[in-house]
Amino acid sequence: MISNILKRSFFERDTCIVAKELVGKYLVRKLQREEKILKLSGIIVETEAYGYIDDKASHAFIGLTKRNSVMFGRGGFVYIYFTYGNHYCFNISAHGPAMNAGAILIRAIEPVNGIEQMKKFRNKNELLNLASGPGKLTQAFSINAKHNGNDVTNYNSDVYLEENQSQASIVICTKRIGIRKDIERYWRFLLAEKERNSIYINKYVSKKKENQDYKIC
DNA sequence: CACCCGATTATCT
DNA sequence: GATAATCGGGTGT
Repeated sequence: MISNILKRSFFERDTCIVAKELVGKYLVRKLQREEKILKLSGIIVETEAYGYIDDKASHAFIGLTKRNSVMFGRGGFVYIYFTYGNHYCFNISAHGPAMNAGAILIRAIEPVNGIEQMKKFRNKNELLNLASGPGKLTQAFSINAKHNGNDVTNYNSDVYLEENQSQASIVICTKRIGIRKDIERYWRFLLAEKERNSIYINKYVSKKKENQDYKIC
């Protein structure tokens, strides 16, 4: 079988382009489970782009530190950080050659495979509440600090991304949420469907109210 | 569904 | 010592 894993070149482009194009792709998490490989997977339905010195909301804004170092490396590596004393957030480094740092926050996933295991990790049963938020999806997919620095373009990795063959959807953008600075950029990307003159936002995204003010991109 | 609030700790100044 | 790219539970509409 020919692998359709996303390559390094996909991630070494403008951070916003990568954030938009990650919407609709498959995230795959390989787990060792009682001498078998269990694959958890789902469709990325929400992302946010974080830049460098021009983006006050980005961890990279202050320059290179121990925590944010992955954002300054090559594209396609996992950047994990721990926040609010409770949650891990899952990002992938991405930036073009002209920009020295950048990453995409994966904010929500529509679960596809391994749903029963996700329910156990989350200790929740509602499908809509399994991975519809950045802290929720790391829990559902059992992604944590040990994955920081992993290469998502390597098929042997615990975490990687795959092309989606049936991508007959559109992507919309809104302002980023959950931040205090640089709140005006439309750098949050959501999966949607267009039907006649109406647009329907994917129901596994993380909020409701913040999704009203959107643009088609 | 909207709004409010408390929990809890790694990271950086 | 302050802050935070969040979540879940509570209350009210």
